[in-house]
Amino acid sequence: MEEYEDRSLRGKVFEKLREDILSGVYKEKEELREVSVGEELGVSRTPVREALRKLELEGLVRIIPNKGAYVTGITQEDVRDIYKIRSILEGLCARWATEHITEEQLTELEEILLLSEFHLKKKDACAEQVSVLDGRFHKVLYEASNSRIMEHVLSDFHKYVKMARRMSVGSKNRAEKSIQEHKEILEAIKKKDADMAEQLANRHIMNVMANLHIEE
Amino acid sequence: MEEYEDRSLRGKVFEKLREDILSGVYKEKEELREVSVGEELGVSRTPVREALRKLELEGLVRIIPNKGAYVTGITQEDVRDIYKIRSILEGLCARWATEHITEEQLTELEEILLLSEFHLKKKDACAEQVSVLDGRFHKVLYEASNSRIMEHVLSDFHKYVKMARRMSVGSKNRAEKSIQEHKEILEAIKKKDADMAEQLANRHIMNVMANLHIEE
DNA sequence: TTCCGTATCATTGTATACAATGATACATAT
DNA sequence: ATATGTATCATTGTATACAATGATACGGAA
Repeated sequence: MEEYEDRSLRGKVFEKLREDILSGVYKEKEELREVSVGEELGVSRTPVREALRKLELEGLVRIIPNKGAYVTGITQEDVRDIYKIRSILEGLCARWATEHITEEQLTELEEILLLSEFHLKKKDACAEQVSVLDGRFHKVLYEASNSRIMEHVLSDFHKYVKMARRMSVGSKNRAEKSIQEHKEILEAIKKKDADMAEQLANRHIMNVMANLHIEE
Repeated sequence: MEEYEDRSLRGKVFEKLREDILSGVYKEKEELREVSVGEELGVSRTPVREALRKLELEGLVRIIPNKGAYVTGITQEDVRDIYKIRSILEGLCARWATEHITEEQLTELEEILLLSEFHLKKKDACAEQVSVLDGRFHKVLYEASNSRIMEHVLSDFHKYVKMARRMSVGSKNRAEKSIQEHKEILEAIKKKDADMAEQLANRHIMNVMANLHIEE
């Protein structure tokens, strides 16, 4: 059963490598040789190369042509900046969403909130579920913005942020407040109050950041 | 001399493909087969694959696993959204730059402005030169923000924007105003007036967009 | 000893070979 | 006629072979 476990990475080298870099398996400045990484993951150079090239585009790896690939990593300052930028963009996104959201999307958001509260109230391990629902809430907002670009940029940021969150404490207290904030954003959108929606979404992300205990 | 011209694309497949997509050589929804594209550019599948994977990350190509790569292209709406988002981020960037800029960078900006005015006043073809200097001005601002993330995001947007600009008229009139706006931004930064710098940079990008004759 | 040139090697860049997957067309059964 | 199963093929996914490049170590000359 474990016999072909190493094969499970086929097609997922990129994701695996990114996770390893963000979680610190590979240290800053470390050189990533195509062969050794390939052996590590049980694949040949080709998939590794593709992954490294993509990671370069994401800024996690620096590639010097004909020389090598080096881990860039992501610093505390990076995370802070990502949140600052993201808070502004989530605000703009909420504004656009207010202007373009469909009935279906409104219903979806309400469903997500309903489920969130349900899982929050449950005694047993809800952290994962709540986190997934949080992601879905934001994803629907991105789509509702009706902007391929906005969706793309924010989704990118979200990926980093998910990693950063793993390290942080997903305090139940914060989760409750977060859902409350989501509800308020949705209310503003339903009232077609774009200014309010923008401001609430903006502050929401700043609050999330504050909870990570990152210096302003 | 032209004998090895086809070889000139080695190592630049990614850039070439992006340019071809953005300039319309490959039409929306068109399937990009690795072999045919490779033959077109005189390279094998491997570099083409890498390029396609990277273009997917940039959102210019949609890859369906085990099926194919399809041109996504960039619409008028995308360009409009990019400018809107960029204007906000350039504003924030100018704010951060006000707080972190070094003496060397200030000097560099002044030099760029000096050169810009010089080339603008010259009779003969200055469009290219002025455009390059415009790019350098913004690049220095990105660096001055002291944020790897900000630099990364704005540089990405800038790439798209450069393409969009090619299609637009680089009117001499606009170039003059643009340089004037740059000067005002620099003045605000020198006075350490972050609010003013942010507002000016924000409006500057909106003005650039307006000049492209794109609907709000 | 120090500097420089050269040979060797490790690593990346590219091409090609092979495997896996999905699409298509055709034959057959109902 | 339609639906379904199967064979074939085109295309992608992966591995490997070969080419080009840069780093290193060694040896000889000043």
